[in-house]
Amino acid sequence: MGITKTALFTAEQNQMASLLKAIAHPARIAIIEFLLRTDACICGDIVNELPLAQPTISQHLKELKNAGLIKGNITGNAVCYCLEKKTFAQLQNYFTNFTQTLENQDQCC
Amino acid sequence: MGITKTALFTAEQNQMASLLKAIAHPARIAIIEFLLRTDACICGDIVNELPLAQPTISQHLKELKNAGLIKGNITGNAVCYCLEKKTFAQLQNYFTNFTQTLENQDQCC
DNA sequence: TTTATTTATCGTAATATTGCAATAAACAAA
DNA sequence: TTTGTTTATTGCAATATTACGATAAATAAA
Repeated sequence: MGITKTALFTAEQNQMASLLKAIAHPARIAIIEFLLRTDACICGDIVNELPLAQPTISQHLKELKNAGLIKGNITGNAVCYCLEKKTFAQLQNYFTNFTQTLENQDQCC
Repeated sequence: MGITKTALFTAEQNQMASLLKAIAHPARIAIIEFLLRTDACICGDIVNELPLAQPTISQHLKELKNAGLIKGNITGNAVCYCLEKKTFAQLQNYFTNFTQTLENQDQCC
């Protein structure tokens, strides 16, 4: 169908799924990694950095923003984007919990 | 287009994108969380646990396996699935690196 | 062998995503 | 105001994903 049955799962599961889905694209990962290594918040430089058209990048930025992974700051006619610390902390916690639980698990395979 | 231009990004970015995409679905998150808390490796019990049809779950398990997130072990006519530790360690490292770098970053917003 | 049980695959309809040209909107500079 | 610069939105074609009925494949049990 192409439609995910969100009603069948917990709010936490749906929330984590859409958070991860927002990152799960090479262009959006490239944007995030760029924002991480530029330290200062770069805006339209992302368009120059990535080999995609400006509307495409604008769309990806919107998705990242909707997911709470980045935030934007309007300065004149430019927009300054940067990473949302809290959301990345949440992701780190999620996967840290996984590895810690897996540490002492009886696996069959 | 619906087609992601993988050729434009690094192998690492594409690999991380497909790994995250494999998790980024509530049903697959539910499967992973179930495998985490059952400790022992449950097989067809996943079908009973989740409110989805058996072919749908089989398809999700296949995606998780292809992504290297789980592995399966055939025992009689049943299959035993469990989580792949190394892949989750890789995910934890990825996000830990993010939060550590963000820790001392000059943000604009 | 026959019948049940368990899991995988195929086919397909419904829906979602991706990318971009065209264009709009918002502000800066002249 | 006019012109340039920067970012967002709209519309659409191409492709991908999701869910499941039907069915197959593989083994277990009777």
